[in-house]
Amino acid sequence: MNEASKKKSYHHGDLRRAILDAAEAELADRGLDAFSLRRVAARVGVSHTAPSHHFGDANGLIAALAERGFRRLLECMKDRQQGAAHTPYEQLVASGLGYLEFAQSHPALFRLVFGWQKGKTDCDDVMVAAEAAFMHLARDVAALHGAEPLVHPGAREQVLACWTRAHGFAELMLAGLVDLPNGPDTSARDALFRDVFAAQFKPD
Amino acid sequence: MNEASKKKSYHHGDLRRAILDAAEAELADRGLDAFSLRRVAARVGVSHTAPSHHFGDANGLIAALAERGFRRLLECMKDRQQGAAHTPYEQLVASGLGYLEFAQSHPALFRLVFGWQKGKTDCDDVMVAAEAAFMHLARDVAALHGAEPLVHPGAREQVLACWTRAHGFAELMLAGLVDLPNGPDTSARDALFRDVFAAQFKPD
DNA sequence: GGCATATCTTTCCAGTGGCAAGATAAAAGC
DNA sequence: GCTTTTATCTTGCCACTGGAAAGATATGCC
Repeated sequence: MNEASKKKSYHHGDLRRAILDAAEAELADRGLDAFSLRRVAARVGVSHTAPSHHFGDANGLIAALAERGFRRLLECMKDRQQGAAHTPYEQLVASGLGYLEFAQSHPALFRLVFGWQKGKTDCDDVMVAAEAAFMHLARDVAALHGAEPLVHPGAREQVLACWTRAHGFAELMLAGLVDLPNGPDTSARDALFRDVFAAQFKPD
Repeated sequence: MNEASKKKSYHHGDLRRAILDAAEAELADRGLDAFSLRRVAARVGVSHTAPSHHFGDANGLIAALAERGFRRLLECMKDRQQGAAHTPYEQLVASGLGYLEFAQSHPALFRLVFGWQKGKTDCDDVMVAAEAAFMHLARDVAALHGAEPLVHPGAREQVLACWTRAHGFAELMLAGLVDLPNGPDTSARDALFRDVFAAQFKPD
């Protein structure tokens, strides 16, 4: 199916991907609240019930977006790590910074990914993608300890500690509760995250 | 206006509060996605446009719920602190545990509170309530250092470090990404949070 | 060619939030 | 007391939403 025949053809040929792309764009443009199946379908130039065949219902489309979002999140983390020093700690911090970068450049998608309620539809694919992101973090933490991921005592707590810090920072940032200069310069954000990540509280 | 005449009376008398209560109950029952002005109004036994006079539009009602949510969150933190040891660190941890307790017992309200986008409507009241919760945390952190809140160097980072940990934990927990036994027993959750909160990563 | 299947459209429906106009009660002026 | 103003709530309408049902069209298989 070539480009020219797309509009004439009754069958789209790659509608699933086209709808996912349109949904992601629509999400970025108008946010999750204003998200509408009909708008997405119109964007592709297709009837509003066309998506149902590929995604079941609206929840199915959301779930597919969530799965995609998890994968993009993982990519963001990896990208940031490539430009970072190759020490275990710097790699771990870079993961967190990639996490923030994803949240800030795709806020609506980020919220969809984690706002998505487990148990609504079949979430197997989503959970697989989530697990992949989790395991990536687990490996980073393990590298810091020079141990196998998730086997040495306290590993789970360490991974969660890392994840919760990055995630909490990202959420509060998106909620507008972290005072940061808004603009293309993200150095203040990154510096603040480094401090917040490393901060510790001594028990009395 | 007594209880008996409520149904007969054309004017409700305390509709604003009644709608807020109904909205909160509806939120807890059916979640944010299925939230509907008409359902809330029906719950109170009033026409679906009645709320608009008190809250402007649906966003106004959401904002009012968010403000209430912030106050409830603060109450949860304070409640938990009352039952905790009166050392600065234990008080700080108790704040975090109260945070988790609120998130878990009012998941939809918790998400609404932080999912609520700054800038949609006039958010002054909401931001005041948010600030109050933030300042509470700031005082707890300051007590740990024996210093004035938000003046000693690094105070902002310390407060944020505390907040992001509690918030990140809460969000991941609600997303079903933290493996915890589900049931009335919250001791596992609390213990895990203690470890996660105290965990530290040493730079190389 | 002919049949089965996958894909997409059309047509309907109940439900949603907001607007405008009207109804009713309470308060204020005299 | 009586009228007028104001606050509060209702009714009726509108455009929009997601889903179900049934029909149309293309594709693949024989």
